[in-house]
Amino acid sequence: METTLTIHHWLDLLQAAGLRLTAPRRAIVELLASSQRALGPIEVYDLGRAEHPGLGLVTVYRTLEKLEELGLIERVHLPDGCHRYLHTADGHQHLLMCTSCGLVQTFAGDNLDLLTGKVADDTGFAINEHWLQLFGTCPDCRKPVNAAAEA
Amino acid sequence: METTLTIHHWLDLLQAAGLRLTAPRRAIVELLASSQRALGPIEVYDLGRAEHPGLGLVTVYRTLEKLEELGLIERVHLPDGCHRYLHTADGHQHLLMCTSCGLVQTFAGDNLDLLTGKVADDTGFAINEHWLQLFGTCPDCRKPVNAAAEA
DNA sequence: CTTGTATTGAAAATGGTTTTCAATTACAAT
DNA sequence: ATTGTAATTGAAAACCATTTTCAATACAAG
Repeated sequence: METTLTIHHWLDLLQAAGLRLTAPRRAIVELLASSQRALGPIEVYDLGRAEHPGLGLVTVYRTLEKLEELGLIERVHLPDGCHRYLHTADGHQHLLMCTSCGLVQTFAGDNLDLLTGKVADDTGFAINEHWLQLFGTCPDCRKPVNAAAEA
Repeated sequence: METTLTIHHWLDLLQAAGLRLTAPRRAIVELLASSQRALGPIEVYDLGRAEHPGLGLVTVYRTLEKLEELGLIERVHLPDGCHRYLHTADGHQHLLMCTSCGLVQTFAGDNLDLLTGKVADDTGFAINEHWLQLFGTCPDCRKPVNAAAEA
């Protein structure tokens, strides 16, 4: 399990950035560094309170902001307009996310640099970001639906 | 200019759906059917008031909802979490959007059906939506920046 | 023209996010 | 270990986008 390593690494980076190591931050870092799901602020808040009962939602927002600035987590967008946070993958990855539970898998897709370059040439746009994301329902979240359909 | 045709088409569809043709709706339809930019609710509101001064923001939201239900416009998401509305393209198109002014261009990219099918097989996800979007700054919006850089 | 219902806009409510602020806490310097 | 100080915290208030409520209005059928 490399999760513990990741957590320590994140805590080190927080300290290196001049931030203090506090109980609320530890709780939030533990959650996000180890989760395979993209979590929304409220989820982080609820889950975090299990670890650190006094945790405030305001602190969640502030910590998410810091972690995002440090590049440790990134915002992922959902079709309904909500967004959640996910520990940043190594390099740029394309995402497949379960719209029900937030489970995320990365996949190797086409390299978009060629396409991006061509589109930039064709249009005169300065392109600085791209999304290739798939959305669906993960196997676990499909089960209840299947079970209900069988009833 | 096929814009006028589009507007009439949209108004016909609204009527066919049992909705009444009102001045506020006309104003909003005229805007969205003819704009090459993705517009946010406030933009629709401001621009719409030029046409129909009494227009209320509530009506904008309600009309956007109706037009989206009818499939005439679609929501496009931006990196910062905002979203705007754009008249739906024929078939599924990949988008290139200017994050500054909302100008949208579609481009022919890879057909994602193959990739989607493969990822679905590999992961067991039921995939029901995908995004391939590029973001950047359009030529017009780049000009002021260039000019400022030269000064 | 009259009538019934969809639609409208203002105001209030809502939900997510940010700001304010006094109290607390981490951590460096003693 | 103790202290000083600035960062951090959580509660409450503020904020902004969006939704709901509701009485007044306007479309469209008869």
